Amino acid sequence: MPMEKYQIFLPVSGPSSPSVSPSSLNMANPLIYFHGDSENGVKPESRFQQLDAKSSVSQTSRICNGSEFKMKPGKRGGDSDDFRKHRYAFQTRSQVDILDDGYRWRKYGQKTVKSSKFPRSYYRCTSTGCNVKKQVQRNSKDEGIVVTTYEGMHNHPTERSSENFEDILRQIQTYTPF
DNA sequence: CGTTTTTGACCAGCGC
DNA sequence: GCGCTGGTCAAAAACG
Repeated sequence: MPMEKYQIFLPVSGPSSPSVSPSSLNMANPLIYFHGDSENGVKPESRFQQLDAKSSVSQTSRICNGSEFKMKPGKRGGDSDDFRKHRYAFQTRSQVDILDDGYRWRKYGQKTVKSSKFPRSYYRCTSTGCNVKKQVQRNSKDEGIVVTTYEGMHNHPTERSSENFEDILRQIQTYTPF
């Protein structure tokens, strides 16, 4: 709970991912847009390999070029966002699973996935009308690595100042080879 | 007492 | 069609 230091380990690399579906990875380099505050709009975009385990794309959406997502209309929960979503992922080396990125998240699920011996946690942004989700899962091969996958775009400003996340973004852009 | 977490159930997509 | 896997719901517990 005290402020931790996060060290960006790597952008998520596709080929080294354990299970990737070759059919959905036809696009080589999807564009992932980073966003900081809602005021300044998007950060300079960074290109990452999509975190694209076949399991993660199976549900309601299919990856198209430019990280465009298609949503399924009839869902039981009723909150159906049929706007295109953005998804990006990065890995951090941290001892805690929960990174303070300036937003408030409500945990709504946890599942054990087959690819990893550590469970995967599902979070949703608590702000009303903002349906940004994220998944947090720990790498089974290296316990110190936490894989965080964001999905969606915030349409509201951060509640707290997030110096940590700014640092994270800076480091990501520094380490990005593109 | 309001908010968040926990946890099993439920549901949908995919492969067989 | 059936079973497996992963994502979400929701009720109760836990938390501050």
